Amino acid sequence: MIYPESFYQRSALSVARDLLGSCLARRSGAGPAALWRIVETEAYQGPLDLASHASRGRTARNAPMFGPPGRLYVYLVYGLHHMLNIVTGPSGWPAAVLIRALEPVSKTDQTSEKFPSGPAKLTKVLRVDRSDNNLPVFDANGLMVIRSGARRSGEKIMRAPRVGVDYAGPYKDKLWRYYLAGNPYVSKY
DNA sequence: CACTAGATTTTCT
DNA sequence: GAAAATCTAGTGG
Repeated sequence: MIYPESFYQRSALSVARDLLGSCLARRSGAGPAALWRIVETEAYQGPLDLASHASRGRTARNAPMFGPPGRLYVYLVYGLHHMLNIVTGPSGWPAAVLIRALEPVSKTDQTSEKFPSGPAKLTKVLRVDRSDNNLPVFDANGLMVIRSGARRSGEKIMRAPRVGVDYAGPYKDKLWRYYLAGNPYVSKY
């Protein structure tokens, strides 16, 4: 089952937590969609969150965060890495969830060198770039989030400060990073 | 093992 | 001009 648009019309914190254990499906051309489990996320919430691009107002780059929920926000950091986010909350409220790490589910993807344990690595593996910007994740094409591969028994959700946002003042210590305890694909920090 | 430099676009100063 | 929601390869213990 694909999460409906309303799933994303909630706070980024709730969505970030609930996405853990869900699956990301990438359909490209013919053949079955490739599957990955989401094991690590971060929430970026509202105009006051100094770690969020939206804290400095709307720009051409961050415009998708101000739009309707359930769309992709893909941008480039450090001049070369694409970041994959899903917009959350109502239109006009800038918030998004950054997908930070995935666990391969499809057999073909487990065997290769593909270890999507980091936000830049996973966009490279999934071949996500800015042509995916603004695309919905609740349609049965392109990129989808599916409520399968739910959490296994004993898998606990952990919270931690977000990565790479030391400049964000009081917001740098918010526990808005979520991950599955002990999962080997969670990025190393 | 720990640490550092470099890649290089978007955005704001 | 500088710094950024990062990663890799390289150096040196």
